[in-house]
Amino acid sequence: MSYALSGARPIGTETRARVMAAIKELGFERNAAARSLAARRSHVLALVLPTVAGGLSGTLGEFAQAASQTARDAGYHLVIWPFDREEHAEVRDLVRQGQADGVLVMEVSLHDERIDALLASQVPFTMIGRTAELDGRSWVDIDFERTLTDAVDHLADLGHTTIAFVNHSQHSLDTGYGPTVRARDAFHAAAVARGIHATDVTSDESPLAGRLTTSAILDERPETTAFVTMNETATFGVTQALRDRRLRVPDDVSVLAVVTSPEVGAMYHPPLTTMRAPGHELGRRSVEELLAALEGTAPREAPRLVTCALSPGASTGPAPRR
Amino acid sequence: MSYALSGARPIGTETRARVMAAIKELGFERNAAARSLAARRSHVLALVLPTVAGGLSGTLGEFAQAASQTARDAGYHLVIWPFDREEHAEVRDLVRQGQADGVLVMEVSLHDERIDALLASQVPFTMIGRTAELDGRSWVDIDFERTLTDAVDHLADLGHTTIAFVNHSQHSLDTGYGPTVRARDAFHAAAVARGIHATDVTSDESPLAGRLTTSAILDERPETTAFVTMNETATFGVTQALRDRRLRVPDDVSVLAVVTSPEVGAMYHPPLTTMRAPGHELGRRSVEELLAALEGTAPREAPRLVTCALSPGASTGPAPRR
DNA sequence: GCGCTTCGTCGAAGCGCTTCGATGGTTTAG
DNA sequence: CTAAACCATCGAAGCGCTTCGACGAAGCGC
Repeated sequence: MSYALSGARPIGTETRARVMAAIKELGFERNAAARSLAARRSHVLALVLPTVAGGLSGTLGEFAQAASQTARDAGYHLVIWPFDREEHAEVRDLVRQGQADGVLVMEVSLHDERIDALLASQVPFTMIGRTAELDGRSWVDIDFERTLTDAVDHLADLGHTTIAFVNHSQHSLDTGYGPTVRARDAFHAAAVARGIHATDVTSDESPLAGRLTTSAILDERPETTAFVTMNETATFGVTQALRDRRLRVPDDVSVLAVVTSPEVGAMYHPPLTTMRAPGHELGRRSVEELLAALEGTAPREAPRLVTCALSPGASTGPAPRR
Repeated sequence: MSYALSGARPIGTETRARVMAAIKELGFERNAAARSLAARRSHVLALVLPTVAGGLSGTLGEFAQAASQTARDAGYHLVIWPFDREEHAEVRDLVRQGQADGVLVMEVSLHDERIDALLASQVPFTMIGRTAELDGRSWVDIDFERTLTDAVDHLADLGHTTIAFVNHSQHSLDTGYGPTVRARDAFHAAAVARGIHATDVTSDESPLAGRLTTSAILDERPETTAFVTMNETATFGVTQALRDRRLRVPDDVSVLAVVTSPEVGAMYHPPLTTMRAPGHELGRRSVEELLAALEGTAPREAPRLVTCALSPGASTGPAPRR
């Protein structure tokens, strides 16, 4: 019977039809536990992410959607399994106990204990993001270098010469959160390449922090005419600070929000120009990577770095003449 | 051995200690599939929600967090299982195949096919929200009646006499989405009770829709001095429309966002006064309900309706003197 | 026509647990 | 002092599948 469904061995066409008919008639359902036990495979992929509590951005939704679909097409279930960052052991045990066959790990930092635990136990996993060390690790990530370069180019092309970058929190920088570190470095490299006066600051993930930070930048460098932000929550504060000072967007100051979703950009007035986080692509690719590792098939060579595309809004424009 | 872990039968203290030691030494892990097969119980609760794609609000994060913790304390895993709304059969089969023991269903509408499918298959479930019919169904929900009453009272106490309510989309109303229907009715009842001039409108979930809607209200009823909103995304448009008309918040117009999170309120300037969605409480209660159904224990009498508490911001104030 | 491979089917052996009945040692009540 | 009651442990029977080996029935070339 098993063969009729899986096709692992040749089966007579008529026999298969009879099996199918019987299944339908009796309302038969294959028992997942028995299946997993006998086949040593749960057909479950766990998407673990620390503390869903922060709220899942639109990007995560897109990601999950695409990942789920990709998994389903391959005969797997994708489930989102909430874990705190400290629960390395629990994440690892998911697979060791056979609850899941492999793990997608989000919010990876450059040195991530969860990854160490997974490696030590030989648990199949794929990182969304990258640790500093990459040997023997499967991953996909946003191309921050490219994204920040494109962002700076976009603004430089518009004539801006002094650009500020509002990054994630100082804490994320200190703890080696990949995106924060990579974006900062890429921003500076791009600024140098274009001869831009660059300022970069970190900001906590709150509108208030973004407002204060922005205000401080404007005090210190009043010649700043463009902001690149990579901090959805703080961006709300950035625009508030500009409004406080009667600076018009985009006439006086341009704002470009990177690694975010246009939906968030639409919450502003005028709608923000953004560089959209490629949630969909990332979700699909990450599952492909993981499945390749699971099924031992050679990971078909596909780019692991995905870029953010510019999504035009109305918040960037030519630098004002002074 | 099983008994040593589960305590289902008396076990010598010393024997248990020996078992534990051996387990630790050998790095033994109970196999989930075998466990499920033998015990006919997966110890998994599935939180199904349609199209995560919309992005998971902070409230959902809170909910998941609390639900996950409650489940864990009872020896269950809570997993988030993304499904489209149309996939009733798949949701049902999760339990029939033994992938999960029970289901938490979010975003329930008054007539929900998913619920019909679950009922027909005798699958244990708890609804977050309510169908029109409630017989033999386990549920928890936000107390929209109470919340809207409190909202209207809050504004009436401040002297407002003309209040507009910005609800979810017309589509959600037409398809019988419980919150939309209940909130509208409750708003009107509360307005009548306080002798308030009430307007209610629906708005698509977009800032632009919110802006246009608000603009229309102000054209039609310029004497409106307060807005109650229950549409996180559209609320962004509401404040934009007020700003367009040089109306100050809260001096000229008050805004009260209900069933939302203070974090979202903080994205505005001034920070919005909100009535916070009780995600945490809802998550805990819903798992309790489901477990009671699963384990056949009498559902300890606890309120199924949870209220939204007022979280003071700076967007509501006394009605302006005219 | 005979041995050869190929195809389709059947039967049976586990997968690693939980659970139940049986066993024997120990305590308590009559 | 004996019968009943209790406690702790052992052994074995599945749970419902997958997978493998074996077997008969065809198909092939010489």
